[in-house]
This record gives sequence, C-alpha cells and structure tokens, in this order.
Amino acid sequence: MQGVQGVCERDPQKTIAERLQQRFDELTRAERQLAGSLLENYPVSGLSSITAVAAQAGVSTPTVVRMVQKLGFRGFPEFQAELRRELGERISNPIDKHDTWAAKAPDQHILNRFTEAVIGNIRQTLAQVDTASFDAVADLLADTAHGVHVVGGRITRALADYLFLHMQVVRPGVSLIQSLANAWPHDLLNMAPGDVLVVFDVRRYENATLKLAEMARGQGARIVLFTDQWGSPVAAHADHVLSCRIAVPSAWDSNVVLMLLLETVLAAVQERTWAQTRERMERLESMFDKTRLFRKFT
Amino acid sequence: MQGVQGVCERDPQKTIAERLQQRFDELTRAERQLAGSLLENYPVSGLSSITAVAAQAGVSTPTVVRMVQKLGFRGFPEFQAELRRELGERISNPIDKHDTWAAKAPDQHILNRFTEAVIGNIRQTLAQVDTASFDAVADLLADTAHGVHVVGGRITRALADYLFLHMQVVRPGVSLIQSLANAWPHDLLNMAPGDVLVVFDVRRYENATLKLAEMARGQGARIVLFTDQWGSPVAAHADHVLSCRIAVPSAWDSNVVLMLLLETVLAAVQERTWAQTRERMERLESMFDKTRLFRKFT
DNA sequence: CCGGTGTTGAAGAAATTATTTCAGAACCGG
DNA sequence: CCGGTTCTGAAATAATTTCTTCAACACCGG
Repeated sequence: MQGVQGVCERDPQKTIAERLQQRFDELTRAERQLAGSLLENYPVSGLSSITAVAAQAGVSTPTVVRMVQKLGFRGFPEFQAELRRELGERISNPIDKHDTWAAKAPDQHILNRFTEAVIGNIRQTLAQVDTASFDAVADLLADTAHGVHVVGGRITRALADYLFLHMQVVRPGVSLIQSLANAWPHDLLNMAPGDVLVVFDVRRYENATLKLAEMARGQGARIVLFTDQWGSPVAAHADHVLSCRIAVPSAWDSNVVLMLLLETVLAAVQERTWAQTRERMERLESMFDKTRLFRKFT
Repeated sequence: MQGVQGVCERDPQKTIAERLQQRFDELTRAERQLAGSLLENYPVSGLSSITAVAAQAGVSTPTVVRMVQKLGFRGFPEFQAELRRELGERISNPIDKHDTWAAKAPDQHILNRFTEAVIGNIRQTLAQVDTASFDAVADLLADTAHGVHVVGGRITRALADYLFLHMQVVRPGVSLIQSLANAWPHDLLNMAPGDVLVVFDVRRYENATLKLAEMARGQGARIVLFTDQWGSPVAAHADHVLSCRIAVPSAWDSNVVLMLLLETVLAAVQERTWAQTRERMERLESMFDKTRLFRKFT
C-alpha cells in the first residue's frame, strides 16, 4: 500500500486542472497540446498509461514527463496518484456533505469517525441488497404454516436473541436454538420439513453453525442467512442470503447494519401479519399490566 | 482524428460494480475480499496499478488477475480501461442524486422507509449527544481499577449481552446481571463501591431495573444509563446518561441507534485500553485456534 | 485422521511503462 | 542565410507492472 505519499511539498490547494490553466502560458506548444487534451475530459483522460496519454494528445511520452515535472511532480506515476486522489474527493464529497455527526465534537472524535463508517456501511449494504430476497424472507417468516427456528454464533447470539424475542410476539411457532449448547440434535428433532431456519453467521464463521445448517437443510428446512459481505460458508446451503457491510474503525466488526436489516425484516413481517400480531400484542400488554413488571407510564 | 474509436462494441452490459455484486457468490474468499475493496470507494480504488490494488485489498496480484479474468476481461489493463470508460460516462452526466437507499426498490418499500427513519434517528441522536458524557463513560469503562456490571431489560437484554461479550474481551472484571432472574441480590453482593453499573432501559421502563439501579447506587456504584429520548426513571440515579432516538415505522421501537452508540463506546474503550486488549485478544484467538470452533478462513 | 480438490500467494518471467539521452527540427533575431 | 537557442520525439535504458508457474495450504468427504 504505497502511493499516497509525499503530497506535502507542492501547493495542496489547487487542483491539477487549475494549475494547468493557470500556468498555460509557461508551457511550450507540445505541452499546451497535451494540457488541452488532459483538460478535455478531465480527469479521466489522465488516468491511462503515459503511452496512451501521449498518443491521445498526439505528443511524445517525453513531453508528458517534462510537463508533469514542470507542474512539480517527480514523475508521471506521482502525477497520476494525485489525479486519483482528487477524483476520490470529487466523487465522495458531492454525495454526502454531512461531514460531522456530533457537531459539538471534533471531526476526528470517535463518535464522528465511527458514525461515518456505519453510515457508509448502511449505504453500501442497502445499495446491493436483493429486494426480492428481502421480500421473500419476510414472506417466509410471516407464514405461520411453518415453524421458525433462530440460531446465532458467539457474537451474533445477541441478534438471534433479539429476533427471537420479537418474532415470538408476532407469531406462534418460533424457537431459539441455544448457541454453544450441545442440545442441537434435540432442536433438529423439532424441525419439520418446510420449517424456516434463520441463521446468523459472521466472521469468524463457526463450524458448528455450518453443521447445523447442513443438517437442517437435509431435513427439508428452508434457510435464511444473515451474514457479512464476505459471505459465510452457510451461504451455499441457504435459500436466501442477506449480507451486510460491517467494517468500522475498531478492533471488531460492527453489527449495527445487521441489526438494521433485522429490524427492517421484523417491520416487514409485522406489516404482513398485522391482523394476528395486533391481537397478540394486546394480550401481551394486558399480561404485563397484571404482572406489574413495567411502569404504566413515564 | 484519433482517439474516439472502438468504444461501442463492448457489451452495453452492466457496470463492473454491478457485475461484481451479481456474481459475488461465484467468487472465492480472496476474490470477495478484493471485490469488497474495489467497491469500497468505487471506482477510484481500481484505478491504480495492480500491485497497489492487490495490496489495498490485502490479496496477491495473481488473485486480482484471476478475478478480472473471471469477469470476462483478458487482463488487468483491459479491466482498468473499462473502469475508466465507465468513469468517463459517470462524470459527464453527474445526475448522481441519492434519493433512496435501496435503489432497486421503490421509495415506499419498507427498506427505504425504515432506513430513512433510522438515519434520521442517528442524525438527531448524534446532534444532541453529550460528548463529555460519552468520553466520561469510555473512561469509566476503561478503568480496570473498578468492576463493571451490565444489566438490560426485556428487550435490551440482547444489547446488554452484546456489551458484556465484548467488554469481557477488552478487560477483566466484567459481569452480566441476568435479566428476569431473581438473583439480583447476589449480584449486588459482588458490587463494590466505585464499581460501574451499565443499565439499559427503554420503554416500557422496568420497575425491577429501577430498583436495581437504586440499590446499586446506595452501595456506592456509579451508574451509566443507555436509554431512549424519553428518559427512563433510572436517569435520576445515573451519573451519565446516553439517550437515543428510537422511533421507526413499525409497531416497535428501533434499537439500531442504541447499538450504534454502544459499539462506539466499545471502540472508544478499546482505543483507551489497546495495550491490554491486544494481548487479551491474541490469547483469545490462540484459544479459538486450539478449539477449532471456527474456520481458519472463508 | 487422511488423501483429493480447489484456492492462494511467493517468486520469477514476460510485457509494458516510464525516464533519459541525444540528434535533429523549428524558431528567432540579426 | 546563419549561429544560437529552445523544443521535440526516436530510440535506448531503467523501472514497474502484469502475468504465469508452482508448491503450500485449507477445506471436504470419506
């Protein structure tokens, strides 16, 4: 990973295009021809090889070298690196001008860096999510003709738990397969053909989870997988895969996007089953009232 | 007279980004890693030399060659040329407005509505988060001089679990107080003055949680509260409160923002304790290696 | 636990790109 | 038209990049 080096000595403010225009009259005839060609379809025209750039402008390669050196670069590769850097800024900035999230904190505060990364993850995840798969998953989970089983791994256990909790409210026939337990065979016993197994599996992918998925599949279960963008080996056995971006500035991966997708699925399922769900929720509320576990207000 | 030749014959197919996403599951592990890196800040990341691209993605150059060939290119230069062509088109008509999140789905699809709401929640939460409190919380949790106890409610149990899991890796002296259990008095026994109790409490606020917080406070524990914007009654006893927006188009509230804040705190704590954390993580990894619970790759 | 299969990257060969050199072309003022 | 100066690109050279080979490795199924 080299490349983004030594950018400090020359005017970091002006773009290459600006510099070309500004110093246009210092250039020689062949160089002007080249500059014109570069500006013609800036900056893409400068991103191919020096050979192609020269040919495109109708000048020789030494002319190209001489001109970029006049602009203050050590050589063509350095010039091109700067061009790419500019392009990167130009591409990413117009899309999102929201630089800081916690306005009171500096840009470099972890709150802003982390949130920035997560928002990026959300963008990318949503951009490539397969809507048809999403809808299919919601349909599957809303269908009370079949049972739903949920399983997570070491890290994703919390998510599995969360899904289980809410699904229990939405509909009957939901079970949580305890992670780390050796009770899997028993859970498999209860898995009928057509049942849906929701699997959470992110790095590092767990052998036990894979095994369970395979066996469930063998029993005729349909498998829905929530995973990260690398794709867990369970994907090979899954009917539907929902994959998320999880990279953040931390020693771990982020499960925020997974949670977002999960909640969205829940919302979609709830929409589909609202008639039953409403009635179930009312009964649940009334039970809570009787137990006085919760405060009525505040 | 030169230059603008032979641009039309190449399949008017899909962009490279689309092809990468579409055929993602045909790719091998290293190739997926590469594809991810390429999409990360597309297409700029693909425009440097094959060496740099490979290094950036953390794979070898042969992997790059193999993948672009899988995509139907004769070699890397040809792939790059296509990337430049695409870029040229994209630059010339900069109608790159970002209205919806899942571009393939209609605006009114739950994916877009829900995500829109969550992003709004993130904005509002971050805008009003108290950075000083946040930093103080990170400091408290990073301080190994005192123990940390974590407790959640019916819904937030999953989050408490998640925090506990990661804090366990970061530092010693972390305990999870089982929700719904009647064992609280025992947990209180283990709570020394100066210890930190992290409480999760969102609507509907739980009486038992409040009780626990009060008693812990009475024993000299310091209390950190994660809650929603309405503020749980625990706030009155808490030293630091981190509150989140949680409204979404669903019958429930969203815990995505809570999760985001939680992970950010974890990242901040990890930054502060990196010296010990690193060593602990390495030991953990080595134990995992020995158990073969996880796959080495893929 | 053990070969078979597919994936991976180190290393080196081949191809291409970038730089330097230098002879001649173009210009310029006289 | 000429001597001096600057500019230019062909060609040689240097540096890099790209591609290929192959042994090591992980995973899989028995």
